[in-house]
Amino acid sequence: MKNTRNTIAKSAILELIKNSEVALSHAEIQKMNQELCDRVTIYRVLDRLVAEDVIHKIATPDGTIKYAACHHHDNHHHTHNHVHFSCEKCHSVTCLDSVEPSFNVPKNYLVKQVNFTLSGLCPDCI
Amino acid sequence: MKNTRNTIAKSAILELIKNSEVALSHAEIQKMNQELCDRVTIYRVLDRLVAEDVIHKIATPDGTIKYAACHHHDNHHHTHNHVHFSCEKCHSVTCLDSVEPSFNVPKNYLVKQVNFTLSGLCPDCI
DNA sequence: TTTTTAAATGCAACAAAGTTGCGTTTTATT
DNA sequence: AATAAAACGCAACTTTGTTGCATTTAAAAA
Repeated sequence: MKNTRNTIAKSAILELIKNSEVALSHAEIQKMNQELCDRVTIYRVLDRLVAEDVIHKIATPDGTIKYAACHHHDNHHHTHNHVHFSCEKCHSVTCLDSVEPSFNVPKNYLVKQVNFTLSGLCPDCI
Repeated sequence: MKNTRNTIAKSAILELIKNSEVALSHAEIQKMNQELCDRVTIYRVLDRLVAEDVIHKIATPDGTIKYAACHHHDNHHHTHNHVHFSCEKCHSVTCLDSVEPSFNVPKNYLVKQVNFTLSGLCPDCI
């Protein structure tokens, strides 16, 4: 992991993501913090936070990339292989840490990551 | 379902998708058939084919939208709730129709679709 | 504390991806 | 063959993401 500094923009963006119940897209972060920093800086900060393993990327079923804080469980060991829920009405994306899918790994494939997204209506939109 | 016509572009694009082992993106379809039709027409044809339930959309972990032909199993009943594999090396996306994941649906959420993508190395890249 | 230097930023300029409006062409029904 | 709506091409536009470079800033070294 390369050296990466703490800056105002980085701290502010991380706080937004940590304080959010749902995963946030670049566009949403930009709207939430108009004056903070340049559009390009948001892209770069997000890339850094992902590289540092502080947040993780989620692709919604419509291809939008959203970011959520990583929850480090047990002893320094955590995984991004948890389930996400994408609401088709309000477009919110939530991490469902409790849900653990099981499946049979197909032969000849080397599975490194799983990306499991349920979609439908979230509790607020039901 | 609204009335939708058969055109040269629609047939050609559907053939490309049907004949492909892997799911195709708009950009890939465009490259494969330079002279056939306009960029915009490809977007519109893909939307139509999805609406007709002839192909389905898949969002890869990096947010790229790909399209694959629908396999109608049993009696006219089919689901898109199958597993996809996304190769991180060659970026191919394959439908793994045989893999059936199981999971416990969280309370308060209405699940309408599941989108399960495994990623890693495909048989060709292993 | 001051100096230093590489990381981080802002800005401008691109590139890529997707959308919309509109006049023209084409499908398929009458 | 006539017709009406669907589909098309093209141009223009918006959105999204990237790159280069000069300037600023964080944090380590002097």
